Amino acid sequence: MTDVKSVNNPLFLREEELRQAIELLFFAYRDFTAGADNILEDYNFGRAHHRVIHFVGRNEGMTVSELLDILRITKQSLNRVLSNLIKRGFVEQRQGEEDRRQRCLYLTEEGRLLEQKVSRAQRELVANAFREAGGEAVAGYRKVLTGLIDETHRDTALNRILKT
Amino acid sequence: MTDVKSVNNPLFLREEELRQAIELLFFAYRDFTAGADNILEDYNFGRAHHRVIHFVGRNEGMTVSELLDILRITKQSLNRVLSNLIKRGFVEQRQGEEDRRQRCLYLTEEGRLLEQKVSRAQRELVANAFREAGGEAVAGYRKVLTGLIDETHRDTALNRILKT
DNA sequence: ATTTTACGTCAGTCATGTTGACATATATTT
DNA sequence: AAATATATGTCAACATGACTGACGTAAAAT
Repeated sequence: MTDVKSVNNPLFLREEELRQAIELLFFAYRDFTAGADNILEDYNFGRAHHRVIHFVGRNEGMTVSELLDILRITKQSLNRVLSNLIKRGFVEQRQGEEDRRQRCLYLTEEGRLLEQKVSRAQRELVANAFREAGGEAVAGYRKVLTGLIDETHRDTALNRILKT
Repeated sequence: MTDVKSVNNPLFLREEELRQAIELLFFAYRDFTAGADNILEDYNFGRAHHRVIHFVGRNEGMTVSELLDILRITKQSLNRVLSNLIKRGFVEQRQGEEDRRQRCLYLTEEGRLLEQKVSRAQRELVANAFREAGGEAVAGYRKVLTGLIDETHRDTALNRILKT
Protein backbone atom coordinates (compact mmCIF):
# COMPACT_ATOMS: atom_id res chain seq x y z
CA MET A 1 0.00 0.00 0.00
CA THR A 2 2.88 2.37 0.62
CA ASP A 3 3.95 2.51 -2.96
CA VAL A 4 5.36 5.51 -4.73
CA LYS A 5 2.09 6.82 -6.03
CA SER A 6 0.30 7.07 -2.70
CA VAL A 7 3.32 8.56 -0.98
CA ASN A 8 4.09 11.19 -3.56
CA ASN A 9 0.59 11.96 -4.71
CA PRO A 10 -2.07 12.39 -2.05
CA LEU A 11 -4.72 12.53 -4.77
CA PHE A 12 -3.92 9.06 -6.00
CA LEU A 13 -5.99 7.15 -3.50
CA ARG A 14 -8.94 9.40 -4.10
CA GLU A 15 -8.67 9.00 -7.85
CA GLU A 16 -8.45 5.25 -7.49
CA GLU A 17 -11.44 5.26 -5.17
CA LEU A 18 -13.46 7.20 -7.71
CA ARG A 19 -12.42 4.94 -10.56
CA GLN A 20 -13.57 1.97 -8.56
CA ALA A 21 -16.90 3.60 -7.84
CA ILE A 22 -17.37 4.16 -11.57
CA GLU A 23 -16.62 0.57 -12.49
CA LEU A 24 -18.87 -0.64 -9.73
CA LEU A 25 -21.71 1.32 -11.27
CA PHE A 26 -20.93 -0.16 -14.67
CA PHE A 27 -20.96 -3.76 -13.49
CA ALA A 28 -23.96 -3.33 -11.23
CA TYR A 29 -26.01 -1.73 -13.98
CA ARG A 30 -24.97 -4.35 -16.49
CA ASP A 31 -26.09 -7.22 -14.28
CA PHE A 32 -29.16 -5.41 -13.03
CA THR A 33 -30.50 -4.95 -16.55
CA ALA A 34 -29.52 -8.42 -17.74
CA GLY A 35 -32.35 -10.08 -15.80
CA ALA A 36 -35.06 -7.95 -17.32
CA ASP A 37 -33.58 -8.33 -20.78
CA ASN A 38 -33.88 -12.10 -20.52
CA ILE A 39 -37.56 -11.99 -19.69
CA LEU A 40 -38.33 -9.42 -22.36
CA GLU A 41 -36.59 -11.56 -24.94
CA ASP A 42 -39.34 -14.17 -24.68
CA TYR A 43 -41.77 -11.52 -25.86
CA ASN A 44 -39.50 -10.22 -28.58
CA PHE A 45 -39.33 -6.94 -26.74
CA GLY A 46 -36.16 -4.99 -26.04
CA ARG A 47 -35.04 -2.60 -23.38
CA ALA A 48 -36.83 0.24 -25.08
CA HIS A 49 -40.18 -1.55 -24.75
CA HIS A 50 -39.48 -2.25 -21.14
CA ARG A 51 -38.81 1.37 -20.35
CA VAL A 52 -42.14 2.34 -21.86
CA ILE A 53 -44.02 -0.35 -19.97
CA HIS A 54 -42.25 0.56 -16.78
CA PHE A 55 -42.98 4.26 -16.89
CA VAL A 56 -46.51 3.93 -18.18
CA GLY A 57 -47.18 1.38 -15.45
CA ARG A 58 -45.97 3.76 -12.82
CA ASN A 59 -47.69 6.80 -14.28
CA GLU A 60 -51.00 5.62 -15.63
CA GLY A 61 -52.53 8.21 -17.89
CA MET A 62 -49.29 10.00 -18.63
CA THR A 63 -49.05 11.76 -21.98
CA VAL A 64 -46.71 10.99 -24.83
CA SER A 65 -44.72 14.16 -24.29
CA GLU A 66 -44.20 13.41 -20.61
CA LEU A 67 -42.86 10.03 -21.61
CA LEU A 68 -40.58 11.62 -24.20
CA ASP A 69 -39.27 13.96 -21.57
CA ILE A 70 -38.38 11.08 -19.26
CA LEU A 71 -36.82 8.84 -21.86
CA ARG A 72 -34.91 11.62 -23.64
CA ILE A 73 -35.38 10.15 -27.07
CA THR A 74 -37.04 11.53 -30.18
CA LYS A 75 -40.70 11.01 -30.83
CA GLN A 76 -39.79 9.01 -33.93
CA SER A 77 -37.78 6.61 -31.83
CA LEU A 78 -40.52 6.33 -29.26
CA ASN A 79 -43.17 5.90 -31.87
CA ARG A 80 -41.78 2.71 -33.30
CA VAL A 81 -41.66 1.10 -29.90
CA LEU A 82 -44.91 2.57 -28.66
CA SER A 83 -46.98 1.73 -31.73
CA ASN A 84 -45.60 -1.79 -31.54
CA LEU A 85 -46.72 -2.09 -27.92
CA ILE A 86 -50.15 -0.75 -28.83
CA LYS A 87 -50.52 -3.02 -31.85
CA ARG A 88 -49.62 -6.02 -29.73
CA GLY A 89 -52.03 -5.02 -27.01
CA PHE A 90 -49.73 -4.17 -24.11
CA VAL A 91 -50.45 -0.45 -24.01
CA GLU A 92 -53.52 1.58 -24.91
CA GLN A 93 -54.13 5.22 -25.61
CA ARG A 94 -57.10 7.34 -24.67
CA GLN A 95 -57.75 10.87 -25.82
CA GLY A 96 -57.06 13.43 -23.11
CA GLU A 97 -60.23 14.76 -21.47
CA GLU A 98 -59.12 18.32 -20.86
CA ASP A 99 -56.79 18.61 -23.82
CA ARG A 100 -58.02 16.33 -26.54
CA ARG A 101 -54.77 16.59 -28.49
CA GLN A 102 -53.09 14.51 -25.84
CA ARG A 103 -52.89 10.74 -25.97
CA CYS A 104 -52.92 9.39 -22.44
CA LEU A 105 -51.19 6.07 -21.99
CA TYR A 106 -52.36 3.06 -20.01
CA LEU A 107 -51.27 -0.55 -19.65
CA THR A 108 -53.74 -3.21 -20.76
CA GLU A 109 -54.27 -6.31 -18.64
CA GLU A 110 -51.59 -8.08 -20.60
CA GLY A 111 -49.30 -5.09 -20.26
CA ARG A 112 -49.77 -5.04 -16.54
CA LEU A 113 -48.96 -8.74 -16.32
CA LEU A 114 -45.70 -8.27 -18.16
CA GLU A 115 -44.83 -5.20 -16.14
CA GLN A 116 -45.41 -7.16 -12.94
CA LYS A 117 -43.35 -10.08 -14.13
CA VAL A 118 -40.31 -8.00 -15.00
CA SER A 119 -40.69 -5.69 -12.05
CA ARG A 120 -40.93 -8.57 -9.61
CA ALA A 121 -37.66 -10.01 -10.85
CA GLN A 122 -35.92 -6.67 -10.57
CA ARG A 123 -37.39 -5.92 -7.17
CA GLU A 124 -36.19 -9.25 -5.85
CA LEU A 125 -32.69 -8.50 -7.06
CA VAL A 126 -32.71 -5.11 -5.40
CA ALA A 127 -34.36 -6.49 -2.28
CA ASN A 128 -31.57 -9.03 -1.91
CA ALA A 129 -28.92 -6.38 -2.33
CA PHE A 130 -30.70 -4.18 0.21
CA ARG A 131 -31.05 -7.01 2.68
CA GLU A 132 -27.39 -7.93 2.47
CA ALA A 133 -26.29 -4.33 2.72
CA GLY A 134 -28.53 -3.18 5.57
CA GLY A 135 -30.71 -0.15 6.14
CA GLU A 136 -27.97 2.37 6.61
CA ALA A 137 -26.33 1.32 3.37
CA VAL A 138 -29.65 1.72 1.58
CA ALA A 139 -29.86 5.30 2.76
CA GLY A 140 -26.34 5.87 1.46
CA TYR A 141 -27.20 4.30 -1.87
CA ARG A 142 -30.10 6.74 -2.22
CA LYS A 143 -28.02 9.74 -1.30
CA VAL A 144 -25.22 9.00 -3.72
CA LEU A 145 -27.43 8.06 -6.66
CA THR A 146 -29.50 11.16 -6.09
CA GLY A 147 -26.32 13.18 -6.30
CA LEU A 148 -25.48 11.59 -9.63
CA ILE A 149 -28.64 12.92 -11.20
CA ASP A 150 -28.05 16.08 -13.20
CA GLU A 151 -28.59 19.05 -10.88
CA THR A 152 -30.55 21.04 -13.41
CA HIS A 153 -33.44 18.61 -13.35
CA ARG A 154 -32.80 16.72 -10.15
CA ASP A 155 -35.93 18.01 -8.44
CA THR A 156 -38.07 17.10 -11.41
CA ALA A 157 -36.61 13.62 -11.47
CA LEU A 158 -37.04 13.13 -7.74
CA ASN A 159 -40.62 14.29 -7.88
CA ARG A 160 -41.32 11.76 -10.55
CA ILE A 161 -39.63 8.98 -8.64
CA LEU A 162 -41.35 9.79 -5.38
CA LYS A 163 -44.61 10.73 -7.07
CA THR A 164 -45.26 13.48 -4.56
CA MET B 1 -49.84 8.46 3.75
CA THR B 2 -52.44 6.36 5.53
CA ASP B 3 -54.16 5.32 2.38
CA VAL B 4 -55.85 2.01 1.75
CA LYS B 5 -52.86 0.34 0.20
CA SER B 6 -50.46 0.84 3.06
CA VAL B 7 -53.05 -0.12 5.65
CA ASN B 8 -54.27 -3.25 3.98
CA ASN B 9 -51.04 -4.39 2.45
CA PRO B 10 -47.92 -4.28 4.58
CA LEU B 11 -45.82 -5.15 1.53
CA PHE B 12 -46.90 -2.06 -0.31
CA LEU B 13 -44.43 0.32 1.20
CA ARG B 14 -41.60 -2.10 0.61
CA GLU B 15 -42.63 -2.60 -3.00
CA GLU B 16 -42.85 1.14 -3.48
CA GLU B 17 -39.46 1.60 -1.87
CA LEU B 18 -37.93 -0.92 -4.24
CA ARG B 19 -39.58 0.61 -7.27
CA GLN B 20 -38.13 3.95 -6.30
CA ALA B 21 -34.69 2.46 -5.88
CA ILE B 22 -34.94 1.03 -9.39
CA GLU B 23 -35.96 4.31 -10.96
CA LEU B 24 -33.23 6.09 -9.07
CA LEU B 25 -30.70 3.75 -10.64
CA PHE B 26 -32.17 4.40 -14.07
CA PHE B 27 -32.01 8.18 -13.80
CA ALA B 28 -28.60 8.22 -12.14
CA TYR B 29 -27.09 5.98 -14.79
CA ARG B 30 -28.68 7.96 -17.59
CA ASP B 31 -27.20 11.24 -16.36
CA PHE B 32 -23.90 9.70 -15.36
CA THR B 33 -23.28 8.40 -18.89
CA ALA B 34 -24.56 11.53 -20.62
CA GLY B 35 -21.43 13.52 -19.73
CA ALA B 36 -19.02 11.04 -21.25
CA ASP B 37 -21.19 10.64 -24.32
CA ASN B 38 -20.91 14.35 -25.00
CA ILE B 39 -17.14 14.35 -24.93
CA LEU B 40 -16.86 11.20 -27.03
CA GLU B 41 -19.13 12.73 -29.63
CA ASP B 42 -16.43 15.26 -30.55
CA TYR B 43 -14.22 12.35 -31.54
CA ASN B 44 -16.95 10.51 -33.39
CA PHE B 45 -16.70 7.77 -30.82
CA GLY B 46 -19.62 6.12 -29.06
CA ARG B 47 -20.14 4.43 -25.76
CA ALA B 48 -18.66 1.21 -27.09
CA HIS B 49 -15.37 2.92 -27.86
CA HIS B 50 -15.35 4.48 -24.44
CA ARG B 51 -15.77 1.15 -22.71
CA VAL B 52 -12.77 -0.22 -24.59
CA ILE B 53 -10.62 2.79 -23.78
CA HIS B 54 -11.70 2.70 -20.18
CA PHE B 55 -10.92 -0.96 -19.55
CA VAL B 56 -7.72 -1.01 -21.58
CA GLY B 57 -6.60 2.08 -19.72
CA ARG B 58 -7.21 0.43 -16.40
CA ASN B 59 -5.74 -2.92 -17.43
CA GLU B 60 -2.77 -2.19 -19.64
CA GLY B 61 -1.68 -5.27 -21.48
CA MET B 62 -4.96 -7.10 -21.14
CA THR B 63 -5.83 -9.58 -23.86
CA VAL B 64 -8.70 -9.44 -26.30
CA SER B 65 -10.47 -12.34 -24.63
CA GLU B 66 -10.27 -10.73 -21.20
CA LEU B 67 -11.86 -7.65 -22.68
CA LEU B 68 -14.56 -9.74 -24.33
CA ASP B 69 -15.28 -11.37 -21.01
CA ILE B 70 -15.75 -8.02 -19.31
CA LEU B 71 -17.84 -6.41 -22.01
CA ARG B 72 -20.02 -9.46 -22.68
CA ILE B 73 -20.27 -8.84 -26.37
CA THR B 74 -19.23 -10.96 -29.32
CA LYS B 75 -15.77 -10.72 -30.77
CA GLN B 76 -17.31 -9.48 -34.01
CA SER B 77 -18.91 -6.56 -32.19
CA LEU B 78 -15.75 -5.79 -30.35
CA ASN B 79 -13.63 -6.06 -33.45
CA ARG B 80 -15.40 -3.33 -35.29
CA VAL B 81 -14.87 -0.90 -32.45
CA LEU B 82 -11.40 -2.10 -31.56
CA SER B 83 -9.98 -2.05 -35.07
CA ASN B 84 -11.41 1.43 -35.45
CA LEU B 85 -9.58 2.54 -32.30
CA ILE B 86 -6.36 0.95 -33.53
CA LYS B 87 -6.65 2.43 -36.99
CA ARG B 88 -7.20 5.86 -35.51
CA GLY B 89 -4.27 5.47 -33.16
CA PHE B 90 -5.92 5.38 -29.75
CA VAL B 91 -5.12 1.76 -28.94
CA GLU B 92 -2.25 -0.50 -29.93
CA GLN B 93 -1.69 -4.23 -29.86
CA ARG B 94 1.44 -6.17 -29.04
CA GLN B 95 1.91 -9.86 -29.44
CA GLY B 96 1.82 -11.72 -26.12
CA GLU B 97 5.27 -12.72 -24.88
CA GLU B 98 4.37 -16.01 -23.25
CA ASP B 99 1.50 -16.91 -25.55
CA ARG B 100 2.12 -15.38 -28.92
CA ARG B 101 -1.46 -15.96 -30.06
CA GLN B 102 -2.59 -13.27 -27.69
CA ARG B 103 -2.88 -9.63 -28.65
CA CYS B 104 -2.18 -7.49 -25.62
CA LEU B 105 -3.85 -4.11 -25.62
CA TYR B 106 -2.37 -0.76 -24.68
CA LEU B 107 -3.42 2.86 -24.96
CA THR B 108 -1.31 5.12 -27.13
CA GLU B 109 -0.43 8.60 -25.93
CA GLU B 110 -3.48 9.96 -27.69
CA GLY B 111 -5.61 7.19 -26.21
CA ARG B 112 -4.39 8.00 -22.75
CA LEU B 113 -5.23 11.66 -23.24
CA LEU B 114 -8.78 10.86 -24.24
CA GLU B 115 -9.17 8.38 -21.42
CA GLN B 116 -8.00 11.01 -18.94
CA LYS B 117 -10.31 13.62 -20.35
CA VAL B 118 -13.43 11.48 -20.08
CA SER B 119 -12.42 9.92 -16.81
CA ARG B 120 -11.76 13.27 -15.20
CA ALA B 121 -15.25 14.47 -16.07
CA GLN B 122 -16.83 11.33 -14.69
CA ARG B 123 -14.71 11.37 -11.56
CA GLU B 124 -15.70 14.95 -10.87
CA LEU B 125 -19.34 14.03 -11.13
CA VAL B 126 -18.93 11.12 -8.76
CA ALA B 127 -16.71 13.15 -6.44
CA ASN B 128 -19.43 15.77 -6.14
CA ALA B 129 -22.05 13.16 -5.38
CA PHE B 130 -19.74 11.58 -2.79
CA ARG B 131 -18.97 14.90 -1.18
CA GLU B 132 -22.62 15.84 -0.88
CA ALA B 133 -23.56 12.42 0.43
CA GLY B 134 -20.79 11.91 2.96
CA GLY B 135 -18.48 9.05 3.79
CA GLU B 136 -21.01 6.78 5.35
CA ALA B 137 -23.29 7.08 2.36
CA VAL B 138 -20.39 6.19 0.10
CA ALA B 139 -19.85 2.98 2.02
CA GLY B 140 -23.53 2.20 1.61
CA TYR B 141 -23.39 2.92 -2.11
CA ARG B 142 -20.57 0.42 -2.44
CA LYS B 143 -22.35 -2.24 -0.45
CA VAL B 144 -25.59 -2.02 -2.36
CA LEU B 145 -24.03 -1.85 -5.82
CA THR B 146 -21.82 -4.79 -4.96
CA GLY B 147 -24.92 -6.72 -4.06
CA LEU B 148 -26.44 -5.94 -7.44
CA ILE B 149 -23.62 -7.68 -9.26
CA ASP B 150 -24.53 -11.21 -10.30
CA GLU B 151 -23.47 -13.55 -7.51
CA THR B 152 -22.00 -16.13 -9.84
CA HIS B 153 -19.22 -13.82 -10.92
CA ARG B 154 -19.26 -11.21 -8.19
CA ASP B 155 -15.82 -12.14 -6.88
CA THR B 156 -14.33 -12.01 -10.35
CA ALA B 157 -15.86 -8.60 -10.94
CA LEU B 158 -14.72 -7.26 -7.58
CA ASN B 159 -11.20 -8.50 -8.15
CA ARG B 160 -11.12 -6.69 -11.42
CA ILE B 161 -12.46 -3.51 -9.91
CA LEU B 162 -10.09 -3.56 -6.96
CA LYS B 163 -7.21 -4.95 -9.04
CA THR B 164 -5.98 -7.04 -6.13
C1' DA C 1 -58.36 33.70 -38.39
C1' DT C 2 -53.82 32.55 -37.45
C1' DT C 3 -50.49 30.39 -34.94
C1' DT C 4 -48.86 27.09 -31.77
C1' DT C 5 -48.94 22.63 -29.70
C1' DA C 6 -49.35 17.49 -29.34
C1' DC C 7 -48.92 13.92 -31.83
C1' DG C 8 -48.25 10.70 -35.93
C1' DT C 9 -45.62 9.16 -39.87
C1' DC C 10 -42.49 8.44 -43.93
C1' DA C 11 -37.75 7.97 -45.31
C1' DG C 12 -33.00 7.51 -44.74
C1' DT C 13 -28.88 6.96 -41.78
C1' DC C 14 -25.84 5.41 -38.01
C1' DA C 15 -24.04 2.78 -33.97
C1' DT C 16 -23.93 -1.29 -31.88
C1' DG C 17 -25.44 -5.52 -30.97
C1' DT C 18 -26.43 -10.49 -32.98
C1' DT C 19 -25.41 -15.41 -35.80
C1' DG C 20 -22.94 -18.21 -38.75
C1' DA C 21 -19.07 -19.51 -41.44
C1' DC C 22 -14.35 -19.65 -42.32
C1' DA C 23 -9.04 -18.52 -41.90
C1' DT C 24 -4.57 -18.35 -39.57
C1' DA C 25 -1.15 -18.74 -36.18
C1' DT C 26 0.25 -20.78 -32.13
C1' DA C 27 -0.19 -24.01 -28.10
C1' DT C 28 -1.40 -28.29 -26.32
C1' DT C 29 -2.36 -33.09 -26.45
C1' DT C 30 -2.09 -37.57 -28.19
C1' DA D 1 4.88 -35.70 -35.76
C1' DA D 2 0.06 -35.34 -36.21
C1' DA D 3 -4.20 -34.02 -34.51
C1' DT D 4 -6.75 -30.97 -31.83
C1' DA D 5 -7.76 -26.87 -29.25
C1' DT D 6 -7.31 -21.96 -28.49
C1' DA D 7 -6.81 -16.86 -29.51
C1' DT D 8 -7.80 -13.95 -32.73
C1' DG D 9 -9.39 -11.85 -37.16
C1' DT D 10 -12.76 -11.31 -40.81
C1' DC D 11 -16.73 -11.55 -44.16
C1' DA D 12 -21.65 -11.27 -44.67
C1' DA D 13 -26.32 -10.62 -43.30
C1' DC D 14 -29.46 -8.97 -40.06
C1' DA D 15 -32.08 -6.58 -35.80
C1' DT D 16 -32.69 -2.96 -32.59
C1' DG D 17 -32.91 1.43 -31.23
C1' DA D 18 -31.08 5.70 -31.65
C1' DC D 19 -30.83 9.97 -34.98
C1' DT D 20 -32.30 13.95 -38.60
C1' DG D 21 -35.45 16.11 -41.68
C1' DA D 22 -39.82 16.78 -43.73
C1' DC D 23 -44.64 16.79 -43.77
C1' DG D 24 -49.62 16.13 -42.01
C1' DT D 25 -53.61 16.67 -38.84
C1' DA D 26 -56.40 17.87 -35.04
C1' DA D 27 -57.14 20.77 -31.31
C1' DA D 28 -55.87 24.60 -28.32
C1' DA D 29 -54.35 29.25 -27.68
C1' DT D 30 -53.81 33.88 -29.29
